[in-house]
Amino acid sequence: MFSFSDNVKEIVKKIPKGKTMSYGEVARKAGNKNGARAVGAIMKANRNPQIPCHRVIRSDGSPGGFNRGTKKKIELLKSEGVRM
DNA sequence: CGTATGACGTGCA
DNA sequence: GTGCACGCCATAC
Repeated sequence: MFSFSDNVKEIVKKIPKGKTMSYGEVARKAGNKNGARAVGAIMKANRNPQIPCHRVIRSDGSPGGFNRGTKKKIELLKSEGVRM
């Protein structure tokens, strides 16, 4: 029995390196296509280093937010080859 | 249990 | 292209 939050965590953990997923995409795969906000809420509530939440960005390509600093998130993505 | 808030998404001006 | 407003879901108080 996987809750939406657990599902989202699994999805984000499955994101390959050098790739990014929008909150809406993750929410849709988790079961709630309209749960983009919920995904963000779960991410900030869940501080798991196993979860590359920095690979999750907004659908517009904006970085969104990050517990360690949004700027750091951009740096990580750029370091992985994810640029816009 | 009900209200308020937030790491979103889409639409319109 | 930028900015504002409305709607959705989950969590916190």
